[in-house]
Amino acid sequence: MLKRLSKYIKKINIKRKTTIKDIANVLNISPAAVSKALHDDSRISEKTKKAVKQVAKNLNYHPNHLASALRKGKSNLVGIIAPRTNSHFFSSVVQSMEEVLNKKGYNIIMTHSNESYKKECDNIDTLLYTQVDGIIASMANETIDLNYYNKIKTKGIPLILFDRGENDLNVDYIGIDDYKSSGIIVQHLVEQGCKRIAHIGGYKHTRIFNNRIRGYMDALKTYHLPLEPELLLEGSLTIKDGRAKMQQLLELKNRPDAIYVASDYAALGALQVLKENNIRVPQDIALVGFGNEPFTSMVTPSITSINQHSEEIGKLAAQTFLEHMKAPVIKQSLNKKILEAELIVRDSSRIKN
Amino acid sequence: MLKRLSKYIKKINIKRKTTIKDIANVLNISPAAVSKALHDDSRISEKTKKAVKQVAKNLNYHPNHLASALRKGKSNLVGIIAPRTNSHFFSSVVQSMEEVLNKKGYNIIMTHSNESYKKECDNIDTLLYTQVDGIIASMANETIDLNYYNKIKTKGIPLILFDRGENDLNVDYIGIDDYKSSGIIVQHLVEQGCKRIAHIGGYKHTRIFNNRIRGYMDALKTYHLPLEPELLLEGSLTIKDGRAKMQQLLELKNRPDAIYVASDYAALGALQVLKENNIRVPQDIALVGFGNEPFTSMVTPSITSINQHSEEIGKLAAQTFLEHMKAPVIKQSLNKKILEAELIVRDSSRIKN
DNA sequence: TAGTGATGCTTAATCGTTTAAGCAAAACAT
DNA sequence: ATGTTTTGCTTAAACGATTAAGCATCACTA
Repeated sequence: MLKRLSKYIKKINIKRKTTIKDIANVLNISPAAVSKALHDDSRISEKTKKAVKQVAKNLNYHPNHLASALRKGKSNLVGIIAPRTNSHFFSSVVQSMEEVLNKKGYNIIMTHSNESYKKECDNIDTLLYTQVDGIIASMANETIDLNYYNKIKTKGIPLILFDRGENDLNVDYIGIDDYKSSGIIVQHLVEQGCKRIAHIGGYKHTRIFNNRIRGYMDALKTYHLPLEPELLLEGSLTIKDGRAKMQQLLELKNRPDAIYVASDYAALGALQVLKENNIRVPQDIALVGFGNEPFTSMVTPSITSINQHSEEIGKLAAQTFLEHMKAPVIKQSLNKKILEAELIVRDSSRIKN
Repeated sequence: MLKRLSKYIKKINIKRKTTIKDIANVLNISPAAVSKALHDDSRISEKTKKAVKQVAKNLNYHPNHLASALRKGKSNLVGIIAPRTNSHFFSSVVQSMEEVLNKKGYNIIMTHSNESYKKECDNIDTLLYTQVDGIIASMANETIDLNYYNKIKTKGIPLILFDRGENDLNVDYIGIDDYKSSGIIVQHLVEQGCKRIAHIGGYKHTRIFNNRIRGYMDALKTYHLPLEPELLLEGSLTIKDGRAKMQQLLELKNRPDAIYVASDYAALGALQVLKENNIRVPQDIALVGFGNEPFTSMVTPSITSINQHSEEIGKLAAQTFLEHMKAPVIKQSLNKKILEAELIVRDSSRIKN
């Protein structure tokens, strides 16, 4: 009874999708011929190809991606791991990756770690489970243990890192020149007449933040400015952290006259505190952020920041992946592409003479 | 020659992943038994199950998702289409969907239409190609033609809309009560003493914006306020559009004393123009936005806005999808879930008495 | 006119997993 | 002791596409 019912239900529900077999039946040729015709195989006559394509259209045929992926051992999916999606930088990077990859027939599976190492590991498992052909990732701030990323490499699929990468991991990397960016910022502040430049930075164990710190310190030396420990702070660079670090700096006997913050979010927090304390920006203290998030131009005063060329980073990362797909054999030379960043000067550091 | 080389290369490269067949060989049982053991089939002895799972672990076995999806006709993937990813609302909705769906073994494929109808169609094709089990979508502003969405329905997979949905399309929908939200806003402004309330709204053909407009108009009637055509403007609700519409309102002989903007982004643009014209907010003109984007609390003055319960929307949409998966037979009753929104009062409309 | 090559298909195996159907052997009932 | 059920597996056929190998047929060459 129940069995018969379930069979009946099946019969109702199953609008069988058309397969190459259906097309083959219509034209009285083999499924193999259909498959080849659809892929423009040279061993199929033009006449047959046309007929096949016409019938395919008529029957509303759509290839079953799962079947071909299984057979070919290739899913045409690319996994992406980003720390956050709500940051303009990351969503812009991803958008430009998508454009490049879609053109080449790849689709994207997006995941975000939300800056958590555990979530990052979950994401990697998910992506490997889904049989992606490769992974493009930017690491969470707290990620130090790289075992999980090695898991990707042992699977034999390409891994490309962007922005937040580790040099220990022997993989391709795309990012901007953080060291140099710090130099540009310090130079700009010096030109505005600043003499005591503080830095609210990220944690040293993340390479990009370490590079920004090194760049800051070396630039201070270049301009013979004081490099005082109390002016160099490390933190998580959230808005909240920016507020806390700014409070800390304001409590100093000898206050800085400029602050370079390694993230726009923390810079915003710092700006809030400055305004709450009626400190004029930039006249009393100049402020520079990092990342060129859209809100930097929305707040008052608008915040000077570093443009990270997100579109370019996304494009290059996607292209690097595509190169891997072309040459499946292990390539010796690694791609480490470092772009030059650009300073966008706004009101928060434009000191009128 | 070339052939032998290619075979050689294959031999080098192929680290064959372990399959159930490998496990079967080790234990001298059939692959079918292994499959059942891994799925805790009742017809397999506990002893065998344990052995299978142990060997699976030892051989680092990971099920091939493509194969099982093909066989079962189910990919365990859910497609998501959002107009934008850089808005806090959408990324928050998606994040909460992901949480619910991951728990039930589903993975997400994210796409964004970037408010373009063409891109939206592409996304639908992509998702159908990837054999997703269902689609959860929010429509682009410019989407009017619904043929592409019908394509999803004819495929026989569930479609759930959120936030931006059309009632013509006979599908499940999750959103907030836009009509009522307008009422709450107008009431709040009246309580602050405002007498001429303008509305910078979205295009009427998008249902949610139409509802906000209707709510605005009906609320004005309720409070016996003037409903003047020059105070009701339609637009794309970008920052730029907000600026333009604000300029337009300032040129009126009889200026409004409050502005309700149907999007935080446009509200921000309006705020910029107000500040540029040295108009005090809220004393001269009060301002209310919509969406509770994080920047509303960051700018000066902070902007009063409507919280759309993004987490709840995401959760409900995901749960609705899961219900479809449980009961594959056509359900009669549609789920239309309308949540109540919440007004977050901030400085831009807090008029000191 | 036999031999060679190109052309245009077909056959059948394969990717890894699931599942309906079947079949021994053990367990239990009568 | 015989029949029935349950247990615990195996067999084999799918899912839909791809592809190596094979086989006619025809054209052309020497």
